[in-house]
This record gives sequence, structure tokens and C-alpha cells, in this order.
Amino acid sequence: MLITVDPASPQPLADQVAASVRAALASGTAAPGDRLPSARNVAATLGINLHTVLRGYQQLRDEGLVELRRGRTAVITDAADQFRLRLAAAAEEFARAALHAGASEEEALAAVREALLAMRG
Amino acid sequence: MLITVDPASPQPLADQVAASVRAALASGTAAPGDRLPSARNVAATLGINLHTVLRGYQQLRDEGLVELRRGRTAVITDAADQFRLRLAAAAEEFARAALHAGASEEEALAAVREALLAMRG
DNA sequence: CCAACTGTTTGCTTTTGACTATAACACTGC
DNA sequence: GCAGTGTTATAGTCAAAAGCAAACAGTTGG
Repeated sequence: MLITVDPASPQPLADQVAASVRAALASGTAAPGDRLPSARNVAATLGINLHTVLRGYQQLRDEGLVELRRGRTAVITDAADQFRLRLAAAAEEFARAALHAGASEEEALAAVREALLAMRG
Repeated sequence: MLITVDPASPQPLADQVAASVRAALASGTAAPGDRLPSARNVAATLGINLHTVLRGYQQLRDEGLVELRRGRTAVITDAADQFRLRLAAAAEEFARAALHAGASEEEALAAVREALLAMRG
């Protein structure tokens, strides 16, 4: 369970921490029942503040992906299994819109590439 | 051609101005050849600063959607056809969902390919 | 021509939010 | 007990967004 962060990115560090965990879930690197490294540990490793890490963790809690209790490290919940499904649902919605607009597959994929680029850019 | 803004939103005001114009284009409310209201007018109406409106306009210029020249109000270009805008809007929405889900670019594109295939196949 | 508009540019201040820093607190597990 | 955990609180630092003000350089239309 590796958490990484890019200080040069315009994206807030706390968001990057949360995104990092979501990525681990989406790729299967982490599964329900697994525990996240302690916030103090992550903060020290990444050279960022404890609060920043905890804000990221609390985002995940608000999304129901992890369970937080003091005295214990964060635990990944069963609800986190649905991540692949959510991505598939979003892709299906976009595909429907793209087809409705008369776009070819290449055009649709190019549009997504561009949007991703502009977004994490 | 109505431009609105929500000061309570975390989205920058300039971005909201640009998004407002894009929405008008996508919905057909505005068409190529139409003119945007003057930046000073919009600023006064919305109670925001001239610079903020102009920054939004310049975003649109950078995207090739409007033509800006001093002495004249912004003109919507022919490039601003609805097809690309709708596709781009849908792609942007999906990209946001994919990033939020922690998907990599490859994973996101793969999900779209799969959805397109399942849909027209 | 000329007055009244337009976007452009410059320089600065104010505000807002993210991040940091430090510290105390309350709970868990060994 | 004790070391580790998340939680909460307060305050400081920093950069980006937005605001303010003034001058500049074009366009438009009477």
C-alpha cells in the first residue's frame, strides 16, 4: 500500500493522498479489510504535514471507503469494492453521449485523452 | 447571451464566466458570429472585477471559441461548433469521474473502449 | 474629426484557501 | 503502563484568485 504525492502538482496534497488510495483500490493493490499506513507515518515519509494526510483520509471516510477510529489505523471497507463498477458506469455514460453526438471511436478516445491531459496537466 | 456566476462556488470566477459561455454555445443559445457582452458590462452586472471577466474571455480565446480585439466586443468564432463542445463536455465529465476514482489514463481509456464496444458491437 | 466605447497592460493590495507547526486530547492494542 | 493511533484546536506561512486603479490603444458611429 504505497502512497505517493507530487508537490509540484496544482492538485491539493490532501486530494492526492486520497486519490493515491483510490488508485490502489481501483488497481486491486488494496482490498477491503486492508489497513492504510498511519497518517503520521505517511506524513513523515512524504515530508508533508500530519493534518494534510488526515484530510485526505477523511475524504475517503466521507466517501465510505475507509473506516477511521482513533487508536487504530484506517481500515478499508467493503464498499470500496465498487470502484471498478463506478468507473465502468461513468465510461458507459460517456460512450452513450459520444455516440449520440455522432463521434467515432477514435474521436471519442481523443476527446478523453485531451480532457485527462488538461485535468492532471 | 446570459452570463451567470456563483460566488459561493469553489470554482474560480473567471472559469465560471468561461464555462457560462461554453454552456450557451453547447445549448445553442449562442452561435458563431454572435457577440459577447462587453467585459465591463458583465463585471458591473455581476458585481465582479473587470479583470476576472477578461480572464474568462481570454480562456475562451485560447480555446479558439471567441475572437478578441480591442475596441470591439468578443465575437464567437466558427470553430465553436456544437459537436466538439458536447463531446468535450462529456469527455471532461468522464475524466473527472475517472480521476476521482483513481484510475490511470490507460485504465480510463480501456474502460471507454470497452463501453463503446459493448454499445455498438 | 471626435467622443464614447472596446480590450490590453501594468502595478499593487486584499482575500482566500492550502499547508504547516505545535500541542493537547482520547482511544486502542500489546 | 505505554507506545501508537486518530481527533481537535490554535496560530502562522504562503501562493493563487480576485479586486482596485490608472493609463494605453484600438474600433465604432454620429
